[in-house]
Amino acid sequence: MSQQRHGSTPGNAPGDRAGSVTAFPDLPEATIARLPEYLRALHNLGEAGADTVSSEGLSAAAGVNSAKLRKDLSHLGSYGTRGVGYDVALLIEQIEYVLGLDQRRAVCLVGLGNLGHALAGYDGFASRGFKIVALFDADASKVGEEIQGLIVRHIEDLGRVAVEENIAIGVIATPAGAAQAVADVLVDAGVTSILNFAPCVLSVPSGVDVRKVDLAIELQILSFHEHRKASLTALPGGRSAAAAGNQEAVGS
Amino acid sequence: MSQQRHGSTPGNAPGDRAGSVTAFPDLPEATIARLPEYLRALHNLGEAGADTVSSEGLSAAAGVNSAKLRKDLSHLGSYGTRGVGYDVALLIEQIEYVLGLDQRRAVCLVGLGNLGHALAGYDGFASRGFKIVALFDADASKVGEEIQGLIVRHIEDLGRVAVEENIAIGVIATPAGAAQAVADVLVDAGVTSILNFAPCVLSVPSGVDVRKVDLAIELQILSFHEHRKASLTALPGGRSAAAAGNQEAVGS
DNA sequence: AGGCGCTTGTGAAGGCGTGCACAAATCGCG
DNA sequence: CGCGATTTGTGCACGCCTTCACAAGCGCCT
Repeated sequence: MSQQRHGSTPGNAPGDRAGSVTAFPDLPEATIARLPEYLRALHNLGEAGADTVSSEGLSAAAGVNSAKLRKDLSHLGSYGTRGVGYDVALLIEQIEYVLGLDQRRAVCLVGLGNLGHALAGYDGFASRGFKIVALFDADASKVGEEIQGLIVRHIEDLGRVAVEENIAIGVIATPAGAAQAVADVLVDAGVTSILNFAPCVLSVPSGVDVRKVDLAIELQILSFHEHRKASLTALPGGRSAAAAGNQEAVGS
Repeated sequence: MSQQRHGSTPGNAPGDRAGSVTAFPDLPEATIARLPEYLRALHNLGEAGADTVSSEGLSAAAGVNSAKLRKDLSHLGSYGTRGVGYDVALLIEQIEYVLGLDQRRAVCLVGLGNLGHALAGYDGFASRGFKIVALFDADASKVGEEIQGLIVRHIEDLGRVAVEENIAIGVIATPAGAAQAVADVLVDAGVTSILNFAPCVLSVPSGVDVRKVDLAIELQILSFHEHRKASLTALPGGRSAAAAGNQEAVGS
């Protein structure tokens, strides 16, 4: 459902000299989307004192099928030991490397309405390796406000600051009407990844990744299932494991 | 638990679904996930004054392939006119019916930290047919606070209120440690759909739908693409991308 | 009335992802 | 030192989803 594709076409950029590091084996997108979940589960296990974990144990903690987990991990390489399981610390290190979490990436946040405020203070970002380094808003009454130790700047400084701070990821939490303009500025400033909370489609050049999170859409999907369940009134579910497995992160 | 009568609203929409309250022809999950996006695009088009729209136009507005859009809509029935396109108002009505948005569903929100505050005030919910009717938190210092016209109640009232208000959807915005307990209470109170913002896996009985939104995971996925893109370009510094990129070589 | 252009709806093909089932590999123990 | 218990890694089959390509249908214009 990713609206914008990045330039991952086989026909690669011409002029790749120097042997062109073939970076990663093409990890399936579905696998990539699950790696963060495995990582979280591994951290929990590690803090609980586990040195190793079996695919069965880890998959249960991450809420997925164990075969799927093994296949996912096999794409990263062989970091398990047959008969024993996976070394928790090693696997954490590997996944963090693949996800690029060993390099702290600067994140900026644009739009400090209700949602923006919450994102600015969201513990989950900092605790998992992301640091918001700048806040922007178009509303003059918000500029200058201090949130979580950062001063809100005017959006017209966005381009300059993004370049200065070498910001790689931009988070858009503005109203839909402003989102495309913000995205354009971000792209001009060299930002190549955008997390968009505004309910609209963003148009960006190839090579820029956009992920969209629309909270209302999530509710609407649940609403559908409510509707469906209500119209079935008296039928047993019959998808217990499937229901649990349905807990998927947004995007897909 | 007296379920809300599903009686289709008067002014029934065309099509012969009126006869029996048929469950829907199994809509593919992927289609369901896109319907809200189509709906949003249709509303925009309608406000812009369009009466009809072609699959090409609508798919562009929704950011998807036009063939995919046509197939998705064909699953709902034939509501387009060849040579002309789709009637905007009719299609809006159809999709809202399928998603069950014609019935206002009561939503409760548990956990009023940063994120919970933002969700309580999020315009996107109300504007798209969802009404938050109750707020809960375990922190006594938050109980009694008024947010967006609602008083925060103590979580121990959750079960009772959820039944009283006939709440169908629960939103969990608590820390991970509390999420499972909250989910259990919600399920006991008859809630059959949960939107979980806590970074953890929820275990629920079959028949209950859980959707998970993890904001940090979205960033991690973007981080991966950043990492990949960075390793495809000229490498600054001596990062040993080659060794790390080749899994088999890393072993031992 | 008839033809022409436009658009929908869909059959078919291909790709991707999932899950089963099992061989290969490792450890612990007698 | 060999054997059994355990667990990984993966070949394979199946089903879902996407995409192409095109026939069928509709309105408009002459």
